[in-house]
Formats: sequence, C-alpha cells, structure tokens
Amino acid sequence: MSATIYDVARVAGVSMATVSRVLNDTAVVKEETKKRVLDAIAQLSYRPNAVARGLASKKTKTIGVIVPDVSATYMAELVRGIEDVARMYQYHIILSNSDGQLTRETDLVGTMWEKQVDGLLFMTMELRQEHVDTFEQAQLPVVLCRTDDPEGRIPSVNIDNKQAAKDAVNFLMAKGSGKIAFVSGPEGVNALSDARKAGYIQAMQEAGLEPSYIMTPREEYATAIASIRSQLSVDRPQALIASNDELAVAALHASQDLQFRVPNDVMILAFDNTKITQLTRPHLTTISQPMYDYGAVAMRFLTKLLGDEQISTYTVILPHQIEERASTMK
Amino acid sequence: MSATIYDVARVAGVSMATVSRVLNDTAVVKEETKKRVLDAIAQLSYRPNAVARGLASKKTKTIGVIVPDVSATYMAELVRGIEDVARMYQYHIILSNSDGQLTRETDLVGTMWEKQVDGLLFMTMELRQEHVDTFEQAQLPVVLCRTDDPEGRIPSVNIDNKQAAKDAVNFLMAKGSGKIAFVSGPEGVNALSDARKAGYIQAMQEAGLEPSYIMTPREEYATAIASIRSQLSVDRPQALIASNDELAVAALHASQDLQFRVPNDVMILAFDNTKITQLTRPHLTTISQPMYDYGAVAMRFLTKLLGDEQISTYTVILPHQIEERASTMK
DNA sequence: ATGAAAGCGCTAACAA
DNA sequence: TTGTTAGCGCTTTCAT
Repeated sequence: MSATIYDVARVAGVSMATVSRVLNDTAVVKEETKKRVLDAIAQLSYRPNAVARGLASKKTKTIGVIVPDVSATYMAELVRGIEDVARMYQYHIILSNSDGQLTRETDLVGTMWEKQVDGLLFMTMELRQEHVDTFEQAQLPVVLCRTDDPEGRIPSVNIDNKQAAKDAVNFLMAKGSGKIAFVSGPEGVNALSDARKAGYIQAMQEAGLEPSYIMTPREEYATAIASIRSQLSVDRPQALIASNDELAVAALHASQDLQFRVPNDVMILAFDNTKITQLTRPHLTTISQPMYDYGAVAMRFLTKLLGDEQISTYTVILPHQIEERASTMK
Repeated sequence: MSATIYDVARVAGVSMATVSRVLNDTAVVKEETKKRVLDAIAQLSYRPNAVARGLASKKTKTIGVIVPDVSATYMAELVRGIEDVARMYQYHIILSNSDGQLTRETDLVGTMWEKQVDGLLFMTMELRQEHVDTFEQAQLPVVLCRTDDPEGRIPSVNIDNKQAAKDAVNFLMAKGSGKIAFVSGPEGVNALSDARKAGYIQAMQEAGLEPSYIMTPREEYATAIASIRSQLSVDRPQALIASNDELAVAALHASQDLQFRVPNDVMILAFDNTKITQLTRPHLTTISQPMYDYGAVAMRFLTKLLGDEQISTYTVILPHQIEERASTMK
C-alpha cells in the first residue's frame, strides 16, 4: 500500500503523467493504456497520496469545521449533515471545537489555513467583526451555519428565529391564550435565545398584549425548575414559551409540581425539537430547527462556492416548523 | 499569509534550513539569528504550510476518527474527548461516519490512509476479522474506542459491560429484589446490549435466580413502551434493568401507566447515564459509561503509540459506576 | 495520446 | 551554528 505513482507507471510501462491522467480523468487516455494502468494499480494496491496531491494541486479536498462544542445537544446532528454532504462531494472534514472563545476561534481559522483546507464551515454564538477580519486574512471561502450575520457580510444558513417566536405566539393566541409568558435564561448570553425573545416581545406588542418574562439563572434543567416554580406560583400564565427544549421540560415539571394541568391549565411550547420533547408526558409541542439541514445545506453551499457554481443568495433561510404535540392540544 | 519559508529566509537573510530550525526547534540557532527569523515571520504573517510539511516529514499531525454515527446519543461527547486531547498534543482530527457498514468502514480506513493520517481511532458495533485485516494492510496505528476486541488483537479502551450488568443485579439484590427482569431490544443486533445481557444472566444464575427477559422489537421509546407495558401487565417483577437509558424511560412510563409506583412497587436501573435520566420523574438510577473519557483516554493512548512512549497494557478498561437516583431509592 | 520535466513548500541529511 | 541540496509523491505545463 505504499507504492507510488512512479511504481505504477513503471509496472504499466507508461509515464507517471499518464497514470495521473487516468487517476484524475483529466485527459483522454487510450482504452488499452488505461487498462494497463488500472491493472498495475490493482496489482500494487496503489493508493494516491492525498498530501502530495494536495501540495501539487493546491486543493486538499478537505474543509474545516469550527463549532463551539460538538457535544452540545444536537450539534452532532448538524455535523452529521455536514459530513454526509461532504462525502457526496468527496470532501473530508477536520473538526474543531472552539468553546465559543474568540481567540480560539480565530486561532483555529489560522491552523485551518495551515492545513490548507479548501473552505470553512463556521459556527459561533454571535458573529463579531474580528471573525470577519480573520476570514478575510485567511482568504478562505467561509459559510456560516446556524450563525447569523445581520450585516450579510458572510454567506450563511439559518432559520428566522424572530419569526419563529412570533409564530409561536400567534399559534398560542389562536388557541385562546392571551397571557403568554416567555421562559429563558439570562439575556445577552445566547444570541439565539435573544432573537427568539425579541420575536416574542414584538408579537405580543403587535397583539396589544403585555409581555411577561420568566428568567432562569442558567439554561439548565436542575436550576431552572426551581426558579420557574417559584415564579409560576406567584403568577400563572395560560401558556409558556420556552427558549429551548430543556427549559421547556423544566417548565413542564414546575407546572406539574404546582398541580397545573398541562395543557388544560397551561400550555407549553418549546424550541428546537430535540429528542427529549418526546420523552416527557405529555409530549412537548416545539419549534423544530432543522439541525441536520443546517449542516447539509451549508456544506452544499460551500461546495457551490468552491466549484464556482451559480449562487443566487448569500443568506439562506431554512424553514422552521411547529411540531404540535400534546402539551398544547386542548 | 501566503509567504513561503523561502520568503522568510530571504527577509531574515538566512537559509530556509535555518528558518525550518527555528520553526521546529529542531536544532540550536543563535539567539540573534532566531530573532531575525521571528521578526521576518511576523512581518510577513508567515504560516507554515502543513501539507508541504506533511509531505516532507511523512507526518501530518492529523488522526482519523471513524464512528458509526456522530449524531447518536452521546457519541458526540466521546468525539469531544478525542478532540480535546488531540489538541493538547497538536493533532487535528478528520471525522467520518460509517453507519456501521463494513464496506464503508474498510473504505474509510483506505481513504484515511490516502490522507496520510498518523493514526486511527476506530469505533464499531462489533469488531470483525475484516476490520483487523484492513488495519493490518493500511499499516496504521489503531486504537479501538468503546469497541471490544475479545481477542485483544488491537489496542482498545472500554468498560467491562458484563461486569457492569452483574453489578447492577447485585445492587438490586442488596436492595431486596429477587425478581429482576432485563429489558432490551432484539438479540444479536447490538454487541453492547448482548454483553450486558450476558452479565445479567450470569449474575442471576450465580445467585440461584431465574433470569427473565422483556424483549422489545426495537431499541426505541415509542415502540418499546407498548411492548413493555403489555409484558409487564402479565408478570410484574420487583425490578427492571434496561440495557440503555431510552429503554429505561420506556420501562418507567410503562410501569407508571400500569399504576406501579417507581421505586416502591418496581425499581428501575438504566445504562449509559445520558441526560434524559435526569429529565424523568423519578430520576433514573443508571450505570454511567464514561463517554468523554473513552475518547480522551483512547486519544491519549494513540499519542503514546505515535510517540513511542512506554505502553503497559493494550486493553484499557475504564471504570463504570452506578449513579443512584430516585428510581431505586426506597 | 503520451512523455519529460519543472515545480508545490517543506524537512532532513550532509557539508562547511 | 548555518547553508546546500536532494527529495517527499504528486499535478501540470509544454513538447512531441
């Protein structure tokens, strides 16, 4: 398995250029010659060395993927979407976690350049000018994934979180709820959560209703449930929108602890459609974010950029959907 | 950012060999010369081209990671463990999903060779001789991760699933349960599940108890719950061990549907310690599998192999633990 | 349709 | 301590 293109050429009785041609299908080779080359390749179990190929051609067929944390809920599904499409187009992915730290993120762009990746798929909580500058410097084609660029400087694939939250409000209003509260963690920590909150507020105001917030110290079940329970015991809304599924489970259990029946006394609507929404009782209605599609579409987008195919828009908005389940069916 | 080592040499007024030396700290360079080189590097924003370096040195500082599916529950955490340790040792990872298909798995080993990875971290459901042969052919250092090699041919990092199941049985017996049933999907599909079942059987027999099985058509909540419910309504055990967390949630809800109180009427013990064990009521006692550690330890193992450090054993067994929660506290 | 030869950007002997 | 030089295994002109 460590024969070189030169060995193949010798065995086939041709020049390495010809071997290269049949390997890459880059020029017409006589059928018979081609067969000899193919035979030699099989006989030697030859495999082209991608590193040498990368150096010579300046294309590595690998793309860098920078995520805050693969192990975060359903981020893996997004990565899976990337990898599936990458494979279709014969790309490999180099995966790195940034933990959302700006210096790590910019460092990573640099090391990805060193690796000579052909392009970059980038995810972060909130896009900063520093990110954009680094991309610029590295001169790498970049596509943002589940990351918003309000100024549209970088191609991106996203859903419209604000609109999704507005849809949630309208959905609950259509069910007769007027008193809808929004459950989220602290503000300014999670751009996604903030966008949803903004949508909630706007929809409420447009409907002439008073927004009302239940803020938890952290976006995490154990601490959230106690916090929600105490706030709920003071003032009971008719419906709750949680900024993600885990908070929604906390809201559900907090409600049940207070003997509120879900959905009869209070309806609950979540965000993200992770698996846990179907492991609760009742199951949770949730806004589904197309995690796999984020990755798949972004990667496809990048292949277009790299293959200079025609691009229509630089900002792809993926559709979101309300998955209705028992928590809002009354 | 596309200056070459030659440019740096010219600007610093030295030879490229010297630049290479300061870059890799591979020989002593006079302080003053070094400074000139460093200045030139900074001035040119020079970054070494890892592909050229890889070709010349035959080391790419990247390792291939082959998993069945990153998006499978908590597989991402394992990958995260790999990546964290990889970064400590300046490695990058190329991630690929095999979907557990043998041909894809062996193909991937080949393309990983093409990419000239320095080593391989490999995960699969059940290790076959074909896998071993492929590793042999590719001549790549391989470490198995959360994958058992009963014959010890390939270095591996694992827990002792059989022992874990035995521990589970003994734990429940110590709580006064004699009638313990094992909940799992069909046999022969999941090597992990089978090993656990074997441990369960052995522990029961050693205690002179009759093993009893609840088999579900699929390892998936929605279909499992109905199946478990109907089997439970015929014969009620005092405790249930489920071969994974999702089945345990199904067992929990099935029990509750039949008005069995958990843990008073029936105790439930799960496997894997995924997040959902703490989103149920009551929370589930579970055997924790150190997902992150699998990855971290396996990667560290590989770095030892690559750096020819001393290795003591080729089969690392990681400790498992019983996380006791309310579902077995009575 | 095929071959010869010059790189790609680096590392690693070997000299000096 | 530093420089010269020969590759690493390919792709890609340019000839033929």
